[in-house]
Amino acid sequence: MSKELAKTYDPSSMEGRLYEKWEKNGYFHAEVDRSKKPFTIVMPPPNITGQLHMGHALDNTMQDILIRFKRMQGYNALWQPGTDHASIATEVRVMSELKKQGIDKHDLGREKFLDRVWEWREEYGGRITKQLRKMGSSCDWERERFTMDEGCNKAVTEVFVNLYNKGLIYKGARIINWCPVCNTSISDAEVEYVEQPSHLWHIKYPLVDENGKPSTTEFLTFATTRPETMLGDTAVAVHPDDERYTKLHGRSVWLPIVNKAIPVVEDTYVDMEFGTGVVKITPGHDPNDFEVGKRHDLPIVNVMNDDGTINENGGKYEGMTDLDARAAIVEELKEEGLLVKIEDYAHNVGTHDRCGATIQPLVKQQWFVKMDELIKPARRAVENGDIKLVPPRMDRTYYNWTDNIRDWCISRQLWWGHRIPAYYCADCGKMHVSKTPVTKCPDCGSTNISQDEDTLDTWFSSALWPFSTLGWPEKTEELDYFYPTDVLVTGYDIIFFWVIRMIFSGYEHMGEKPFSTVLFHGLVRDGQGRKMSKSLGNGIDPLEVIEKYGADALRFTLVTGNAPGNDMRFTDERVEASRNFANKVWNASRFIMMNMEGKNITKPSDDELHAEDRWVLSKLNKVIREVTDNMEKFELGIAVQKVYDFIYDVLCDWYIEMIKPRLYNTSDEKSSNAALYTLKSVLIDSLKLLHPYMPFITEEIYCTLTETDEKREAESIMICSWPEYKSEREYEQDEDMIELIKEAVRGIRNVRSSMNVAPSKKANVFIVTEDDKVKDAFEKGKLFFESLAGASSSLIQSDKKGIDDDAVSVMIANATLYIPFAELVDISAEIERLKKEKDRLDGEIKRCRGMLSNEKFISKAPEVKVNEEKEKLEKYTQLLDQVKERLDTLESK
RNA sequence: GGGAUCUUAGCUCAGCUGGGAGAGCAUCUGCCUUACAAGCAGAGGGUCAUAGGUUCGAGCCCUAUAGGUCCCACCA
Repeated sequence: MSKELAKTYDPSSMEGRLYEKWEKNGYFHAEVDRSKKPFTIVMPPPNITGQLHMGHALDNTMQDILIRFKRMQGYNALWQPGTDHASIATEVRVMSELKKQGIDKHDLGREKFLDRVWEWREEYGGRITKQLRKMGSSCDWERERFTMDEGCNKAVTEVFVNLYNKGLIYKGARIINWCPVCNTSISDAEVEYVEQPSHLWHIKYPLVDENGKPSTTEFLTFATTRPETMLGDTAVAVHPDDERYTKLHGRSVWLPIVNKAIPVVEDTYVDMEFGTGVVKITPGHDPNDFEVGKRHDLPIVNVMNDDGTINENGGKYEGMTDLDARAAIVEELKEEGLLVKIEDYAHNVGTHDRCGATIQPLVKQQWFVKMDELIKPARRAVENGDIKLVPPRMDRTYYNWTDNIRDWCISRQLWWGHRIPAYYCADCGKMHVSKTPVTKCPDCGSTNISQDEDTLDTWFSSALWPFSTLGWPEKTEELDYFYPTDVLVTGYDIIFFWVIRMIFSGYEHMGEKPFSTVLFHGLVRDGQGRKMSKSLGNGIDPLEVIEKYGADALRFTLVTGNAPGNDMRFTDERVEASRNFANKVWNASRFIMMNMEGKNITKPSDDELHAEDRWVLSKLNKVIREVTDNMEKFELGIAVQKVYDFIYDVLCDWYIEMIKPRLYNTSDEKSSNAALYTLKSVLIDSLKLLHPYMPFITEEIYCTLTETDEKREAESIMICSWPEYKSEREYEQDEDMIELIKEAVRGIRNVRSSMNVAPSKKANVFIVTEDDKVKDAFEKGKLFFESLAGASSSLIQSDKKGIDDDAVSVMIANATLYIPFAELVDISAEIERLKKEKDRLDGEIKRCRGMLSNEKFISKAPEVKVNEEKEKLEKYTQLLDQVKERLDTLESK
């Protein structure tokens, strides 16, 4: 007796309930257990400011699929979740909340502002994790972490101090990317270059004559995209080999407006081919110029305030925004006759990836991580395969970054984040970097100590995520057991921010890689292939999709028909198709349960199984092997496609239809028992294969289906064991037999359809063959053959005796089937049909003969392939004979 | 400038180490057949971007070309 399933598949009625059950029963939780092999995934921590979007949905679906798969395979599967404090994003968010109340963060002061942020985090920080639950994510919430919890803070301090003591973290005045809107420095990775239409201003500076005055006749012309930075010019550069300017070596030019002399320097950085071969040098506001300045020991003049306006070094332009100053300066130069021309020019402007503001390069005291040594083991790890990137082409992108890496600017002028553990003594001026707060100067004993105001880049703490979440720097059992983790799933857009930084951090602090495989996925785009974005308003809300179609349908859609690392388009139609598949599974399950109603299904003996039972078991067996194999290779899309095909085509379209006559024939209980038993076990294995992809529906069906079983594997499918391939379940003969009958059924359906025979109209079918195996097949498959072919009867005979010449014929290997339709008249149509078939066979035979007469093919191709062709030739020749014979008969009439 | 990637059915995309081109959606035909019309049965539709090459054999490997997408660097 089985409980019934609801008549229609309704995901919303089960998903919440099942998730609660899983979580309550602790299925997601993993404890250290040395008797089992661990399998670990750390979740990329979503920002606490975040709302679930399709990127999260895809990311988490893939992780959940892997975790559920491995868990069922018997691994001790830990999916470590958590959230990221997201320094800038959160600070900006809370600031704008405060602004609505008319409060500025500086009025509150650091302490009180941070209190507000923590309050905000208490209220909204858990939103994203609630949303992840709706996806069915089976992560270990008991172990949920936060990048600013006590343990992570400790890890951050530990790392900072260790790196500092090793000389790998230093403080210095360097040119950095400054965001005038967020009022903080940012790292190179956070700068996004956007092409904007702009101008190239050609300007000339007078040379300085022998009296130290600007010449009225000699000028040096150059071009610039940012004329306003001339206020900070401290030199003009030419290429040392540029003969046009050799005579200028050692001379100076007069910087207009500022009115001072600046030197002409020679530097190979200058491209002789570009423009006039002259570059103005602004070490304070251009990274390249900064380098030139260092080489020539040029002074650095900072002309900009933190908010992007011109400062006191800009003289009368002080207080203007950079763009206003630009216009005014151009105007002034024009009046002085120093503006040569203005050209249109497309310029790549560096912008802050978070707020879109134009980045101002400027020189400031900041903290940096020295990268050149740290990056080496990280590069090597991918080179030698210690860490595998999937798909492998990501290697190139990875190397591109490791090979061009610059020191990482880690300090931020923000309040929300890990405060830099550096302390300054106001009395002796010494700096102390310490794991514990410094209240008294170790050098002079002064208590006049203040901590560095800056906080760390958000990615500094996420770089430690794979081990900080497992308890590092403590030597925990968890760390020992679960680290290194197995797979990291993330988008390729985050390689530089996160993946590389985790890798070098793992090697540096753990002495070991953080994970073995990085599985990359692409972007989820809209139906037109556009990036989903807030500004375009084309984002599709995963929660709405779940609401409408269910989480299973969403998950299925996200991983179907997609290869690792490729972008995908997301459309409603695709989710609908997924939902329809879920419905199919649902109804197939309903079918079984309806037929099990009131019956006690027992395990049949081997000889009670029919050919079709062995056929489906054999098919399933192969699918199990292939799907497992694909999943182990992270080919999730291919794997799920195979599960889909098996359930839809093999199980629903064929097997269930094949056994219907057995189920409806109440007189043969053994037969129906064997069919039902087979069906049930095949369904359960199918559900298991599908479970990582569609956890909810498979759980609901599994539980209902097995609820009244005396012995049931588990009370939840998610803790059942993964199906295993068994070599003794290969039934080649039965497969051949069933495939032959399927061919016959398809042939008959085809003929009936093309002849417009009403489905309700049954006909007798004669199977004419001299082959004992074929006879055997049709005898054994008689019941379902008749049912599927719409036959009222089927007679097997060795010759055409008693068969009407008007009968329609279908040729299969070693047999011809005849269907005498009483009112069939159109013999010419039948002749046409057979002629077409003859042509097709002629073509096939020609192809086979061509290959087989090619000596090189015979000698070089593998024997298997040659034999295959021989068999095909034999088969087609035989079919052709059958067709020819039939045509002769018809045409002679 | 460097690199990656894509170009396969009307649309969106699969196609795993080279061995007779697939799915979903859409279209056409016929079906409410006692699991499912969110369904069933059948059909049509592709010179796998182009041109060469390697190979017995190429959608798959190599070279070039065209077009699209993306990343990195950045030219003042």
